[in-house]
Amino acid sequence: MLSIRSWPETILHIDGDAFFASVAQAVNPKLKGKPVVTGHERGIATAISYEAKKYGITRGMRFFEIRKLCPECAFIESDYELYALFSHRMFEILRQFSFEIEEYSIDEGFMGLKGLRRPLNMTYEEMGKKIKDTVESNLGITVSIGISLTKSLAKIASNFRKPSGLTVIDGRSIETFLKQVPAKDIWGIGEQTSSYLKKLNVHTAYQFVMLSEDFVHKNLSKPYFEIWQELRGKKVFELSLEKKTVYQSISKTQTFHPPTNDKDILRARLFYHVEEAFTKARNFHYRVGKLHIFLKTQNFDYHSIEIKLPSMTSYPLLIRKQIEEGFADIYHKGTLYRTTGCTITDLEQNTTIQQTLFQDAKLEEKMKKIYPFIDAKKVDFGTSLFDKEAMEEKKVKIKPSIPFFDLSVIQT
DNA sequence: TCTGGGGTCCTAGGACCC
DNA sequence: TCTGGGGTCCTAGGACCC
Repeated sequence: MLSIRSWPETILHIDGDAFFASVAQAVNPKLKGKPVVTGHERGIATAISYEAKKYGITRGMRFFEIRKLCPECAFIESDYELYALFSHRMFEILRQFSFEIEEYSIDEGFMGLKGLRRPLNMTYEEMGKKIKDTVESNLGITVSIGISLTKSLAKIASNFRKPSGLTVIDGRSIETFLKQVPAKDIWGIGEQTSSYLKKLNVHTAYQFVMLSEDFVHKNLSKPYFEIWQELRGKKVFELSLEKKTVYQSISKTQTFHPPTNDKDILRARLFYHVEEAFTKARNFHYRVGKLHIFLKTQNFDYHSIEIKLPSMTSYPLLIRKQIEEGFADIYHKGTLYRTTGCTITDLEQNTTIQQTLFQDAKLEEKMKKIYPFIDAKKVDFGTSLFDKEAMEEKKVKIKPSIPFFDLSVIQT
């Protein structure tokens, strides 16, 4: 038996229902009430409207399968700027109630409600209803809301009734509620762990929280102990109120359709990813210590290499040679690759005093002058080291990538 | 479920040091 | 030459999330 007060803490979780598809319906009345799937540009389903879910369409399903299941289904291209706009509006509405808000993802957020009952003169349930109604009437999409004592409980609650659900779980209702929740629906417990739990005869969230602390420590790792505590009403996960500006890593990847074994294309793509990753790093004032580049084969094998940069830098031009060599290492002639990608890690926020140990400190200085123009897209680096015509012949559109032009261009 | 793209955190095990 | 115990750092890989 858990004995917990009704509201030691109060966290609200809000979740847009089939968010991308709902936004598409909100801006195009012709799509209202009709099956809609987004992700057309990639040929696979990204978001599926509730009307389309009825036909058995699931995430990742491909175009022709969707057509088979539901010929009248509207299959539309993603519009991330539009989604971001709706997301922004949703969080603006939340801010009318409280500033204690975590923007967890584009369509999900957490909110601290503790202490608002008196000033707003409402119960938590009334607050949830008010927020839900305001978002739905203003944006023309539906959202599901869960309110409980911790993030983990609020998250399960919002997922409990969908779409357009409102579920409130106070401290005294936790046990009854968790009996209705399969262990696999717990936030943070995925396929591996839920099948492991099954072997331990744990099938529901209730059975999970009834395990002894000792048992959880002995049989599961730290994240699961934290979830265990959260579901027992003890707050472990704090809201993170800051906008995301801190990164442990930045990555860029892209999958080809169809897969390719063309060395030039793969290399060009990889360099482009590196440029993009570093551009993002510069936007957040990071210098980079390590670069990981990889090629993924058709059987999902990774050919990868880690490149330790000679010194922290934000300018990939300076490590072009290392990338070139790294690529030569991981590329196997004749192998078909489906994906290229890179991840940069060992990120360090720039300080005002920039000490660089780079052998060529002057070059680094030049980069500092050149790259702002590149980032502002004021310079057109249309030429690549590769033969443009050959590229066109291959009917592959590759954006020009900065590392391909000659370093001598920027000699001042 | 024959499979996008972008992230986070944790653990085990090896290398190295005292 | 053999022996013991403990700490730290790094890397690879797993699991999970939207």
